[in-house]
Amino acid sequence: MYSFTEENYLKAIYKLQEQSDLAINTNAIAAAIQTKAASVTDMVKKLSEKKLLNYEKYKGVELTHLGKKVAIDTVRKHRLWETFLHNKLNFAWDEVHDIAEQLEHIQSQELIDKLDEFLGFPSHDPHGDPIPGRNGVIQQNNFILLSELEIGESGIISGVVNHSALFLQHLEKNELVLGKKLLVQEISAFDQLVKVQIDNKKQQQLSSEVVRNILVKKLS
Amino acid sequence: MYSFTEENYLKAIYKLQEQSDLAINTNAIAAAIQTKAASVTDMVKKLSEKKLLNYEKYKGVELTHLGKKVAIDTVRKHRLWETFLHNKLNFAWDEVHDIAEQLEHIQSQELIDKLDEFLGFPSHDPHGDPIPGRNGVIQQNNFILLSELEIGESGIISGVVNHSALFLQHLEKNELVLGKKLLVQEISAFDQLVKVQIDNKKQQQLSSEVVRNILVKKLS
DNA sequence: AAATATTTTTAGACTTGCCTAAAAATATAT
DNA sequence: ATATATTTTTAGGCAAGTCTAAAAATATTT
Repeated sequence: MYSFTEENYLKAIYKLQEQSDLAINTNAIAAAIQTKAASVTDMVKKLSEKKLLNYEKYKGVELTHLGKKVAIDTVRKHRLWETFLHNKLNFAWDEVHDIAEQLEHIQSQELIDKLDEFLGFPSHDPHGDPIPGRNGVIQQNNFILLSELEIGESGIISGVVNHSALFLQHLEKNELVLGKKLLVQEISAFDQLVKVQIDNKKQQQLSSEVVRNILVKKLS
Repeated sequence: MYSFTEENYLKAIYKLQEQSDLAINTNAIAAAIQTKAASVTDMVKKLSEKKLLNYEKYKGVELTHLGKKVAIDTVRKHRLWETFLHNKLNFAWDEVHDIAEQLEHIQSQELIDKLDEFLGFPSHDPHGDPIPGRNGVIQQNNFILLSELEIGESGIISGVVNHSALFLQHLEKNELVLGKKLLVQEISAFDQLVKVQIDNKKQQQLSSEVVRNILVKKLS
Protein backbone atom coordinates (compact mmCIF):
# COMPACT_ATOMS: atom_id res chain seq x y z
CA MET A 1 0.00 0.00 0.00
CA TYR A 2 2.45 2.67 1.16
CA SER A 3 6.19 2.32 0.92
CA PHE A 4 8.62 1.93 3.77
CA THR A 5 9.80 5.50 3.14
CA GLU A 6 6.34 7.00 2.88
CA GLU A 7 5.34 5.45 6.19
CA ASN A 8 8.46 6.80 7.83
CA TYR A 9 7.82 10.33 6.61
CA LEU A 10 4.21 10.20 7.76
CA LYS A 11 5.17 8.87 11.17
CA ALA A 12 7.84 11.52 11.64
CA ILE A 13 5.50 14.33 10.61
CA TYR A 14 2.81 12.96 12.89
CA LYS A 15 5.17 12.97 15.86
CA LEU A 16 6.31 16.51 15.11
CA GLN A 17 2.69 17.57 14.90
CA GLU A 18 2.02 16.05 18.32
CA GLN A 19 5.02 17.74 19.87
CA SER A 20 4.13 21.26 18.87
CA ASP A 21 1.27 23.06 17.26
CA LEU A 22 3.56 25.05 15.00
CA ALA A 23 3.63 24.39 11.27
CA ILE A 24 5.93 21.53 10.41
CA ASN A 25 8.75 22.85 8.30
CA THR A 26 11.11 21.10 5.96
CA ASN A 27 14.16 21.32 8.18
CA ALA A 28 12.37 19.82 11.16
CA ILE A 29 11.33 16.83 9.08
CA ALA A 30 14.83 16.50 7.65
CA ALA A 31 16.30 16.46 11.15
CA ALA A 32 13.76 13.94 12.42
CA ILE A 33 14.29 11.56 9.56
CA GLN A 34 18.04 11.99 9.15
CA THR A 35 17.99 13.31 5.64
CA LYS A 36 18.41 16.61 3.78
CA ALA A 37 15.86 19.38 3.35
CA ALA A 38 15.98 19.04 -0.42
CA SER A 39 14.97 15.38 -0.16
CA VAL A 40 12.10 16.33 2.12
CA THR A 41 10.80 18.83 -0.40
CA ASP A 42 10.76 16.14 -3.07
CA MET A 43 8.98 13.70 -0.84
CA VAL A 44 6.32 16.01 0.57
CA LYS A 45 5.35 16.88 -2.99
CA LYS A 46 4.71 13.23 -3.68
CA LEU A 47 2.84 12.72 -0.41
CA SER A 48 0.78 15.78 -1.20
CA GLU A 49 -0.19 14.35 -4.60
CA LYS A 50 -1.29 11.19 -2.84
CA LYS A 51 -3.51 13.25 -0.52
CA LEU A 52 -1.57 12.18 2.55
CA LEU A 53 -0.74 15.74 3.55
CA ASN A 54 -1.35 19.34 2.59
CA TYR A 55 1.69 21.16 1.39
CA GLU A 56 2.12 24.81 0.54
CA LYS A 57 5.47 25.97 -0.72
CA TYR A 58 7.49 27.74 1.92
CA LYS A 59 4.66 27.26 4.42
CA GLY A 60 5.19 23.75 5.73
CA VAL A 61 2.98 20.67 5.83
CA GLU A 62 0.01 19.27 7.69
CA LEU A 63 -1.24 15.69 7.58
CA THR A 64 -4.62 15.02 6.04
CA HIS A 65 -7.08 12.73 7.78
CA LEU A 66 -5.77 9.90 5.61
CA GLY A 67 -2.15 10.71 6.33
CA LYS A 68 -2.80 10.78 10.04
CA LYS A 69 -4.55 7.44 9.82
CA VAL A 70 -1.57 5.85 8.08
CA ALA A 71 0.81 7.41 10.62
CA ILE A 72 -1.16 6.18 13.62
CA ASP A 73 -1.42 2.75 12.10
CA THR A 74 2.35 2.68 11.73
CA VAL A 75 2.75 3.74 15.36
CA ARG A 76 0.33 0.97 16.35
CA LYS A 77 2.38 -1.61 14.49
CA HIS A 78 5.62 -0.28 15.96
CA ARG A 79 4.37 -0.47 19.53
CA LEU A 80 2.80 -3.89 19.13
CA TRP A 81 6.06 -5.26 17.76
CA GLU A 82 8.01 -3.62 20.60
CA THR A 83 5.68 -5.32 23.05
CA PHE A 84 6.20 -8.65 21.33
CA LEU A 85 9.97 -8.26 21.39
CA HIS A 86 9.99 -7.34 25.07
CA ASN A 87 7.26 -9.58 26.47
CA LYS A 88 7.77 -12.67 24.36
CA LEU A 89 11.36 -12.63 23.16
CA ASN A 90 12.87 -11.07 26.29
CA PHE A 91 14.55 -8.14 24.63
CA ALA A 92 15.45 -5.36 27.06
CA TRP A 93 13.38 -2.20 26.73
CA ASP A 94 16.28 -0.30 25.21
CA GLU A 95 16.77 -2.89 22.47
CA VAL A 96 13.32 -3.08 20.94
CA HIS A 97 13.10 0.20 19.06
CA ASP A 98 15.47 -0.45 16.17
CA ILE A 99 14.05 -3.85 15.31
CA ALA A 100 10.48 -2.53 15.55
CA GLU A 101 11.45 0.19 13.08
CA GLN A 102 11.83 -2.56 10.53
CA LEU A 103 8.92 -4.76 11.60
CA GLU A 104 6.41 -1.90 11.55
CA HIS A 105 6.52 -1.87 7.75
CA ILE A 106 5.42 -5.46 7.22
CA GLN A 107 2.22 -5.34 5.23
CA SER A 108 -0.57 -7.51 6.61
CA GLN A 109 -3.60 -6.34 8.51
CA GLU A 110 -4.31 -9.88 9.60
CA LEU A 111 -0.81 -10.24 11.03
CA ILE A 112 -1.25 -7.19 13.22
CA ASP A 113 -4.66 -8.27 14.40
CA LYS A 114 -3.38 -11.71 15.32
CA LEU A 115 -0.28 -10.31 16.98
CA ASP A 116 -2.47 -7.96 19.03
CA GLU A 117 -4.58 -10.90 20.15
CA PHE A 118 -1.53 -13.06 20.88
CA LEU A 119 -0.18 -10.33 23.13
CA GLY A 120 -3.51 -10.05 24.95
CA PHE A 121 -4.50 -6.69 23.47
CA PRO A 122 -1.90 -4.68 25.38
CA SER A 123 -2.71 -1.03 26.10
CA HIS A 124 0.89 0.17 26.43
CA ASP A 125 4.27 -0.70 24.96
CA PRO A 126 7.41 -1.45 27.03
CA HIS A 127 8.13 2.26 27.42
CA GLY A 128 4.66 3.09 28.66
CA ASP A 129 3.49 4.63 25.40
CA PRO A 130 -0.14 3.91 24.54
CA ILE A 131 -0.83 1.49 21.70
CA PRO A 132 -3.42 2.91 19.27
CA GLY A 133 -6.43 0.67 18.69
CA ARG A 134 -7.44 -0.87 15.37
CA ASN A 135 -9.76 2.10 14.92
CA GLY A 136 -6.92 4.58 15.37
CA VAL A 137 -8.05 5.77 18.77
CA ILE A 138 -5.25 6.49 21.22
CA GLN A 139 -6.17 6.25 24.84
CA GLN A 140 -4.61 9.33 26.43
CA ASN A 141 -2.47 8.82 29.50
CA ASN A 142 -2.86 11.14 32.47
CA PHE A 143 0.72 10.64 33.49
CA ILE A 144 2.74 13.53 34.89
CA LEU A 145 6.45 14.16 35.16
CA LEU A 146 8.16 12.84 38.25
CA SER A 147 9.57 16.35 38.61
CA GLU A 148 6.04 17.64 39.16
CA LEU A 149 5.51 15.61 42.31
CA GLU A 150 5.79 17.53 45.60
CA ILE A 151 7.55 16.23 48.67
CA GLY A 152 5.44 13.56 50.30
CA GLU A 153 3.65 12.61 47.09
CA SER A 154 4.12 9.32 45.31
CA GLY A 155 3.53 7.77 41.92
CA ILE A 156 3.98 4.65 39.84
CA ILE A 157 6.58 4.77 37.07
CA SER A 158 4.47 4.59 33.91
CA GLY A 159 6.51 5.95 31.05
CA VAL A 160 9.51 7.91 29.84
CA VAL A 161 10.00 11.12 27.89
CA ASN A 162 13.50 10.41 26.68
CA HIS A 163 13.53 7.13 24.75
CA SER A 164 17.26 6.88 24.16
CA ALA A 165 18.94 3.55 24.83
CA LEU A 166 21.41 5.30 27.15
CA PHE A 167 18.68 6.71 29.36
CA LEU A 168 16.69 3.49 29.37
CA GLN A 169 19.77 1.49 30.38
CA HIS A 170 20.47 3.98 33.13
CA LEU A 171 16.96 3.53 34.52
CA GLU A 172 17.13 -0.24 34.31
CA LYS A 173 20.42 -0.25 36.17
CA ASN A 174 18.82 1.76 38.96
CA GLU A 175 15.66 -0.33 39.25
CA LEU A 176 13.65 2.51 37.82
CA VAL A 177 11.41 0.40 35.63
CA LEU A 178 7.70 0.53 34.82
CA GLY A 179 5.51 -0.33 37.78
CA LYS A 180 7.90 0.76 40.54
CA LYS A 181 6.40 3.04 43.15
CA LEU A 182 8.31 6.21 43.99
CA LEU A 183 7.81 8.41 47.04
CA VAL A 184 9.40 11.85 46.88
CA GLN A 185 11.09 12.45 50.19
CA GLU A 186 13.31 15.44 49.66
CA ILE A 187 14.25 17.97 47.00
CA SER A 188 17.60 19.64 47.54
CA ALA A 189 17.34 23.43 47.55
CA PHE A 190 20.94 23.59 46.42
CA ASP A 191 21.30 21.20 43.49
CA GLN A 192 17.69 20.04 42.94
CA LEU A 193 18.60 16.39 43.49
CA VAL A 194 15.45 14.49 44.35
CA LYS A 195 15.54 11.83 47.03
CA VAL A 196 12.99 9.12 46.38
CA GLN A 197 12.09 5.89 48.07
CA ILE A 198 11.57 2.98 45.67
CA ASP A 199 8.79 0.50 46.47
CA ASN A 200 8.85 1.50 50.16
CA LYS A 201 12.36 0.18 50.37
CA LYS A 202 15.65 1.64 49.33
CA GLN A 203 16.24 5.36 48.90
CA GLN A 204 17.96 6.98 46.00
CA GLN A 205 18.99 10.42 44.74
CA LEU A 206 17.86 11.33 41.25
CA SER A 207 19.24 14.11 39.08
CA SER A 208 16.89 16.70 37.68
CA GLU A 209 17.68 15.34 34.21
CA VAL A 210 16.27 12.00 35.34
CA VAL A 211 13.16 13.27 37.13
CA ARG A 212 12.24 15.40 34.13
CA ASN A 213 12.21 12.33 31.92
CA ILE A 214 10.20 9.88 33.99
CA LEU A 215 6.42 9.81 33.75
CA VAL A 216 4.44 8.67 36.77
CA LYS A 217 0.85 7.91 37.53
CA LYS A 218 0.23 10.00 40.60
CA LEU A 219 -1.16 8.17 43.61
CA SER A 220 -3.95 10.25 45.13
CA MET B 1 23.91 -6.08 5.05
CA TYR B 2 22.26 -7.44 1.91
CA SER B 3 19.20 -5.88 0.33
CA PHE B 4 15.75 -7.36 0.17
CA THR B 5 16.26 -7.95 -3.55
CA GLU B 6 19.70 -9.48 -3.22
CA GLU B 7 18.45 -11.96 -0.63
CA ASN B 8 15.57 -12.92 -2.89
CA TYR B 9 17.84 -13.58 -5.83
CA LEU B 10 20.20 -15.67 -3.72
CA LYS B 11 17.35 -17.67 -2.26
CA ALA B 12 15.84 -18.32 -5.67
CA ILE B 13 19.17 -19.40 -7.16
CA TYR B 14 19.83 -21.63 -4.16
CA LYS B 15 16.50 -23.37 -4.60
CA LEU B 16 17.10 -23.87 -8.31
CA GLN B 17 20.51 -25.30 -7.51
CA GLU B 18 18.91 -27.79 -5.10
CA GLN B 19 16.28 -28.84 -7.60
CA SER B 20 18.66 -29.78 -10.37
CA ASP B 21 22.35 -30.09 -10.90
CA LEU B 22 22.21 -28.28 -14.21
CA ALA B 23 23.72 -24.82 -14.58
CA ILE B 24 21.31 -22.13 -13.47
CA ASN B 25 20.43 -20.01 -16.46
CA THR B 26 19.05 -16.53 -16.66
CA ASN B 27 15.58 -17.51 -17.80
CA ALA B 28 15.11 -19.96 -14.95
CA ILE B 29 15.96 -17.28 -12.43
CA ALA B 30 13.68 -14.79 -14.17
CA ALA B 31 10.81 -17.27 -14.02
CA ALA B 32 11.45 -18.11 -10.37
CA ILE B 33 11.58 -14.52 -9.31
CA GLN B 34 8.86 -13.12 -11.57
CA THR B 35 11.01 -10.73 -13.48
CA LYS B 36 12.65 -10.44 -16.91
CA ALA B 37 15.84 -12.07 -18.13
CA ALA B 38 17.43 -8.68 -18.79
CA SER B 39 16.90 -7.69 -15.17
CA VAL B 40 18.48 -10.93 -14.04
CA THR B 41 21.56 -10.27 -16.12
CA ASP B 42 21.92 -6.87 -14.44
CA MET B 43 21.53 -8.33 -11.01
CA VAL B 44 23.81 -11.33 -11.36
CA LYS B 45 26.58 -9.00 -12.48
CA LYS B 46 26.20 -7.07 -9.24
CA LEU B 47 26.02 -10.23 -7.14
CA SER B 48 29.08 -11.51 -8.90
CA GLU B 49 31.00 -8.33 -8.05
CA LYS B 50 30.03 -8.84 -4.44
CA LYS B 51 31.43 -12.38 -4.55
CA LEU B 52 28.04 -13.92 -3.85
CA LEU B 53 28.08 -16.00 -7.01
CA ASN B 54 30.22 -16.89 -9.98
CA TYR B 55 28.92 -15.70 -13.29
CA GLU B 56 30.18 -16.38 -16.76
CA LYS B 57 28.43 -14.75 -19.66
CA TYR B 58 26.10 -17.09 -21.50
CA LYS B 59 27.08 -19.90 -19.13
CA GLY B 60 24.88 -19.35 -16.10
CA VAL B 61 25.59 -18.84 -12.43
CA GLU B 62 26.68 -20.78 -9.37
CA LEU B 63 26.56 -19.56 -5.77
CA THR B 64 29.82 -19.06 -3.94
CA HIS B 65 30.24 -20.35 -0.42
CA LEU B 66 29.27 -16.90 0.82
CA GLY B 67 26.23 -16.68 -1.44
CA LYS B 68 25.03 -20.06 -0.29
CA LYS B 69 25.45 -19.04 3.30
CA VAL B 70 23.32 -15.94 2.80
CA ALA B 71 20.70 -17.98 0.94
CA ILE B 72 20.47 -20.63 3.63
CA ASP B 73 20.25 -17.99 6.30
CA THR B 74 17.34 -16.43 4.46
CA VAL B 75 15.64 -19.82 4.23
CA ARG B 76 16.22 -20.28 7.96
CA LYS B 77 14.58 -16.96 8.71
CA HIS B 78 11.69 -17.70 6.38
CA ARG B 79 10.94 -21.05 7.97
CA LEU B 80 11.27 -19.80 11.53
CA TRP B 81 8.82 -17.00 10.80
CA GLU B 82 6.43 -19.46 9.15
CA THR B 83 6.60 -21.57 12.27
CA PHE B 84 5.90 -18.55 14.43
CA LEU B 85 2.92 -17.54 12.32
CA HIS B 86 1.46 -21.02 12.39
CA ASN B 87 2.27 -22.17 15.91
CA LYS B 88 1.84 -18.92 17.80
CA LEU B 89 -0.49 -16.74 15.77
CA ASN B 90 -2.69 -19.55 14.44
CA PHE B 91 -2.31 -18.83 10.78
CA ALA B 92 -3.29 -21.75 8.56
CA TRP B 93 -0.40 -23.47 6.80
CA ASP B 94 -1.41 -22.04 3.46
CA GLU B 95 -1.36 -18.46 4.77
CA VAL B 96 2.11 -18.23 6.22
CA HIS B 97 4.27 -18.08 3.11
CA ASP B 98 3.50 -14.59 1.85
CA ILE B 99 3.95 -12.91 5.21
CA ALA B 100 7.17 -14.83 5.85
CA GLU B 101 8.46 -13.57 2.49
CA GLN B 102 8.45 -10.13 4.05
CA LEU B 103 9.59 -11.06 7.55
CA GLU B 104 12.60 -13.04 6.32
CA HIS B 105 14.33 -9.78 5.34
CA ILE B 106 14.30 -8.20 8.79
CA GLN B 107 17.92 -7.60 9.76
CA SER B 108 18.83 -8.78 13.24
CA GLN B 109 20.76 -11.86 14.16
CA GLU B 110 19.66 -11.55 17.75
CA LEU B 111 16.02 -11.46 16.71
CA ILE B 112 16.31 -14.73 14.86
CA ASP B 113 18.19 -16.40 17.69
CA LYS B 114 15.57 -15.32 20.20
CA LEU B 115 12.72 -16.29 17.92
CA ASP B 116 14.28 -19.72 17.48
CA GLU B 117 14.50 -20.14 21.24
CA PHE B 118 10.97 -18.84 21.76
CA LEU B 119 9.68 -21.46 19.33
CA GLY B 120 11.63 -24.20 21.12
CA PHE B 121 14.24 -24.69 18.41
CA PRO B 122 11.87 -26.29 15.90
CA SER B 123 13.39 -28.69 13.39
CA HIS B 124 10.71 -28.30 10.72
CA ASP B 125 8.37 -25.60 9.49
CA PRO B 126 4.57 -26.00 9.11
CA HIS B 127 5.02 -27.64 5.71
CA GLY B 128 7.53 -30.18 6.98
CA ASP B 129 10.55 -28.46 5.47
CA PRO B 130 13.68 -28.62 7.61
CA ILE B 131 14.80 -25.41 9.33
CA PRO B 132 18.52 -24.79 8.81
CA GLY B 133 20.53 -24.35 12.02
CA ARG B 134 22.42 -21.20 13.03
CA ASN B 135 25.50 -22.81 11.52
CA GLY B 136 23.80 -23.31 8.16
CA VAL B 137 23.48 -27.06 8.51
CA ILE B 138 20.28 -28.54 7.13
CA GLN B 139 19.22 -31.82 8.60
CA GLN B 140 18.22 -33.94 5.63
CA ASN B 141 14.85 -35.63 5.74
CA ASN B 142 14.52 -39.21 4.64
CA PHE B 143 10.96 -38.70 3.57
CA ILE B 144 9.61 -40.43 0.48
CA LEU B 145 6.66 -39.70 -1.78
CA LEU B 146 3.38 -41.22 -0.77
CA SER B 147 3.23 -42.51 -4.34
CA GLU B 148 6.27 -44.66 -3.61
CA LEU B 149 4.53 -46.68 -0.91
CA GLU B 150 3.38 -50.16 -1.92
CA ILE B 151 0.05 -51.64 -0.97
CA GLY B 152 0.08 -52.61 2.68
CA GLU B 153 2.76 -50.08 3.62
CA SER B 154 2.12 -47.07 5.75
CA GLY B 155 3.72 -43.72 6.59
CA ILE B 156 3.29 -40.51 8.53
CA ILE B 157 2.54 -37.37 6.55
CA SER B 158 5.69 -35.30 6.99
CA GLY B 159 5.86 -32.77 4.19
CA VAL B 160 4.64 -31.59 0.82
CA VAL B 161 6.24 -31.10 -2.57
CA ASN B 162 3.73 -28.63 -3.95
CA HIS B 163 3.53 -25.63 -1.61
CA SER B 164 0.69 -23.80 -3.34
CA ALA B 165 -2.10 -22.44 -1.18
CA LEU B 166 -4.62 -24.32 -3.31
CA PHE B 167 -2.98 -27.68 -2.68
CA LEU B 168 -2.45 -26.99 1.01
CA GLN B 169 -6.08 -26.01 1.44
CA HIS B 170 -7.14 -29.16 -0.36
CA LEU B 171 -5.10 -31.29 2.02
CA GLU B 172 -6.40 -29.49 5.08
CA LYS B 173 -9.97 -29.97 3.93
CA ASN B 174 -9.31 -33.70 3.64
CA GLU B 175 -7.59 -34.13 7.00
CA LEU B 176 -4.32 -34.76 5.24
CA VAL B 177 -2.17 -32.74 7.60
CA LEU B 178 1.28 -33.34 9.09
CA GLY B 179 1.36 -36.19 11.55
CA LYS B 180 -1.53 -38.22 10.10
CA LYS B 181 -0.81 -41.89 9.48
CA LEU B 182 -1.69 -43.27 6.08
CA LEU B 183 -2.01 -46.94 5.16
CA VAL B 184 -2.06 -47.70 1.44
CA GLN B 185 -4.81 -50.23 0.87
CA GLU B 186 -5.38 -50.27 -2.84
CA ILE B 187 -4.03 -48.76 -6.05
CA SER B 188 -6.43 -48.84 -8.95
CA ALA B 189 -4.95 -50.47 -12.01
CA PHE B 190 -7.30 -48.43 -14.14
CA ASP B 191 -6.96 -44.82 -12.97
CA GLN B 192 -4.19 -45.03 -10.38
CA LEU B 193 -6.41 -43.71 -7.61
CA VAL B 194 -4.90 -44.68 -4.27
CA LYS B 195 -7.13 -45.81 -1.46
CA VAL B 196 -5.65 -44.98 1.91
CA GLN B 197 -6.81 -45.37 5.46
CA ILE B 198 -6.22 -42.28 7.61
CA ASP B 199 -5.17 -42.85 11.24
CA ASN B 200 -6.64 -46.36 11.20
CA LYS B 201 -10.04 -44.85 10.67
CA LYS B 202 -11.73 -43.50 7.62
CA GLN B 203 -10.74 -44.49 4.12
CA GLN B 204 -10.24 -42.15 1.24
CA GLN B 205 -9.32 -42.17 -2.46
CA LEU B 206 -6.44 -39.94 -3.47
CA SER B 207 -5.60 -38.78 -6.97
CA SER B 208 -2.16 -39.47 -8.37
CA GLU B 209 -1.60 -35.71 -8.39
CA VAL B 210 -2.11 -35.74 -4.62
CA VAL B 211 0.00 -38.80 -3.81
CA ARG B 212 2.88 -37.44 -5.86
CA ASN B 213 2.93 -34.30 -3.73
CA ILE B 214 2.76 -35.70 -0.23
CA LEU B 215 5.93 -36.71 1.59
CA VAL B 216 5.72 -39.42 4.21
CA LYS B 217 8.03 -40.94 6.73
CA LYS B 218 7.77 -44.61 5.98
CA LEU B 219 6.86 -46.86 8.90
CA SER B 220 9.17 -49.87 9.04
C1' DA C 1 13.41 50.28 3.95
C1' DA C 2 17.70 48.19 2.70
C1' DA C 3 20.94 44.75 3.75
C1' DT C 4 21.92 40.41 5.57
C1' DA C 5 20.92 35.88 7.11
C1' DT C 6 18.21 31.86 7.04
C1' DT C 7 15.14 28.65 5.07
C1' DT C 8 13.25 26.40 1.25
C1' DT C 9 13.06 25.08 -3.37
C1' DT C 10 14.94 23.96 -7.92
C1' DA C 11 18.19 21.86 -10.99
C1' DG C 12 20.92 18.30 -12.15
C1' DA C 13 23.03 14.06 -10.95
C1' DC C 14 23.54 9.48 -8.59
C1' DT C 15 22.04 4.49 -7.12
C1' DT C 16 19.08 0.52 -7.12
C1' DG C 17 16.19 -2.20 -9.56
C1' DC C 18 13.26 -2.70 -13.20
C1' DC C 19 11.67 -2.47 -18.18
C1' DT C 20 11.55 -2.88 -23.68
C1' DA C 21 13.71 -3.42 -27.95
C1' DA C 22 17.57 -4.62 -30.51
C1' DA C 23 21.97 -7.04 -31.00
C1' DA C 24 24.94 -10.90 -30.13
C1' DA C 25 25.80 -15.49 -28.90
C1' DT C 26 24.49 -20.20 -28.57
C1' DA C 27 21.67 -24.19 -29.77
C1' DT C 28 18.87 -26.79 -33.00
C1' DA C 29 17.15 -28.26 -37.37
C1' DT C 30 17.54 -29.17 -42.11
C1' DA D 1 27.35 -26.61 -42.84
C1' DT D 2 23.97 -23.31 -43.27
C1' DA D 3 19.72 -21.52 -41.78
C1' DT D 4 16.58 -20.91 -38.11
C1' DA D 5 15.22 -20.58 -33.47
C1' DT D 6 16.18 -19.70 -28.80
C1' DT D 7 18.66 -17.67 -25.12
C1' DT D 8 21.32 -14.09 -23.27
C1' DT D 9 23.25 -9.69 -23.20
C1' DT D 10 23.55 -4.75 -24.29
C1' DA D 11 21.70 -0.22 -24.78
C1' DG D 12 18.82 3.20 -23.36
C1' DG D 13 15.23 4.64 -20.37
C1' DC D 14 12.09 4.92 -16.18
C1' DA D 15 10.72 5.43 -11.05
C1' DA D 16 11.87 5.92 -6.23
C1' DG D 17 14.60 8.11 -3.22
C1' DT D 18 18.74 10.44 -2.21
C1' DC D 19 22.42 14.10 -2.66
C1' DT D 20 25.06 18.81 -3.57
C1' DA D 21 25.15 23.34 -5.19
C1' DA D 22 22.81 27.26 -6.69
C1' DA D 23 18.64 30.13 -6.90
C1' DA D 24 14.55 31.99 -4.83
C1' DA D 25 11.74 33.19 -1.09
C1' DT D 26 11.14 34.51 3.60
C1' DA D 27 12.75 36.34 8.01
C1' DT D 28 15.70 39.24 10.69
C1' DT D 29 18.65 42.94 11.60
C1' DT D 30 20.19 47.61 11.34
